[in-house]
Amino acid sequence: MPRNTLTADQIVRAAVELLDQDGLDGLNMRSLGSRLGAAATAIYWHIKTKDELVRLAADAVWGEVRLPDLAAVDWRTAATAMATSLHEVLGRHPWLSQAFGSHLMYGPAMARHDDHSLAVYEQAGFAPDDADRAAATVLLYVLGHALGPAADVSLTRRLTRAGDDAEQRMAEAVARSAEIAKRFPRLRERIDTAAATDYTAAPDGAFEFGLRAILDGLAARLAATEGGDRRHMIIK
Amino acid sequence: MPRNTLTADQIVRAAVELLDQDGLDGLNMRSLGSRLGAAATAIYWHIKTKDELVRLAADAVWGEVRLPDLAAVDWRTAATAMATSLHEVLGRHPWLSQAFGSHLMYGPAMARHDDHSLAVYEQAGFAPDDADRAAATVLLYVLGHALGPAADVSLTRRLTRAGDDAEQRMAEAVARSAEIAKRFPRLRERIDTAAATDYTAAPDGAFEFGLRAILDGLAARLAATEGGDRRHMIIK
DNA sequence: ACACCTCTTGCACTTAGTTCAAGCATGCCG
DNA sequence: CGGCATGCTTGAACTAAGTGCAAGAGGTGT
Repeated sequence: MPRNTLTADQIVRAAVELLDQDGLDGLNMRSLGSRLGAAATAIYWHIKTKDELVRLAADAVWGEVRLPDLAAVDWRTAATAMATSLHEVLGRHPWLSQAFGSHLMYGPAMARHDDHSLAVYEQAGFAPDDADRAAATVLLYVLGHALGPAADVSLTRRLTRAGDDAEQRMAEAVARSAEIAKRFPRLRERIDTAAATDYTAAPDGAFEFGLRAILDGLAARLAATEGGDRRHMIIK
Repeated sequence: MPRNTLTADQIVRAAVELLDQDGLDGLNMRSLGSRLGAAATAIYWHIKTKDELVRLAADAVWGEVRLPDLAAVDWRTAATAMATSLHEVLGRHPWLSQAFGSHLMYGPAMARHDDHSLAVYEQAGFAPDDADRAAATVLLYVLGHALGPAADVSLTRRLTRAGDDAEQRMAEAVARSAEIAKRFPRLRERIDTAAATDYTAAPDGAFEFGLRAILDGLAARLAATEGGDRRHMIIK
């Protein structure tokens, strides 16, 4: 093998960096190539298409999600840990939620995550069918929560590039935010909160609120099923 | 004004049809033009960019969501109705969840939806801050739920087009599904369920399960707040 | 040294968003 | 009624980006 050869791993890592910077639609083979010090088309020796690259990058990033030791903690702690970890990962890689909506990747890391998640809710006492649904509910909520920040990255990039004078474009981006803020104060505030949060540091209040509510609801359903058929009974 | 002139409305309607067929990345100005019996570039007289077109189309579709009469029903019924209606709309227009993750549209219809949604949770008795979070929780869950079907449309289109022989491509798409099914049975099943469901007809079990759980959780939080500080207390 | 395998490269083709200058239609003004 | 301004349409053309291809280059085993 020649000395300085690309590897699929290297390519995927570089792709993740580009995706983090510019969002899903900011990734392109030519700039990826130049970041690797290679021609764009060299990539195609290692990876069939851009779609596959995105799937590989997505799975690499799924692998960053921490999987709690199910023997050591109760199901609710485990569920919270998984959801929170995924939320953090999505904060670092907002494009992942976009990719889920256009590439549906099923790499090994995601499969492992899925298995683990299912195990959590089975351990909690859900019937297999309901465990699956419970897992999906939490997963899809967390993914949905990341859509806002993802859009922010994408939009900012589209507004920023193109014009030679990046400054003017940036000014436009700011203006856009301002105008939106005036017309839809609440909505804008919500998205700003999500976008501006440093996910690795302070927790996101809105995210936690929703997650707790969902887990409360699942717990209630569980209790109802175990205790007979008292659905929807919740302490006044 | 000349007789046979395009209107922005007409363009947006045609765009929605194309988006429904081919997903967010299936929309292109040339085919949109030919569907309108006009040159692709004629569109630019009425609409500044493709991004704006997507935002207009998205808002047009938000407008299809039914807003219940808040005076007539209790908050939970209203919340369920709104979420279910949005879910149906997303079933008809799966690209909307993708667009939310890359275009963040704030049209009047969405603003109206947002206001209405907030009113529901305020009426329920949430403090303004929590009402906002509750609304966001439900909204983002519903959006997340639509990501799977959206990806299905996008992927199928990318696999289908390109080759002149659409049949062979279609065969590949089927093969892809088969392989996925073998490797990740549960996940595949989940997505198939979501994708294959006729949203206008039978309700989607997984979706309802999650929605009920979330509303249960919100109700519990509400009860706890009203009744003092008995958080997380749920009937055994 | 030679052949061979493994990558890498530049060129070129294609799709798609968008710009521009020119054209055509309609209605208004003189 | 003729001409002109205005409003919309068009086709050509530029650019970005995904990707196929044939030629080349570096390293290895014979």
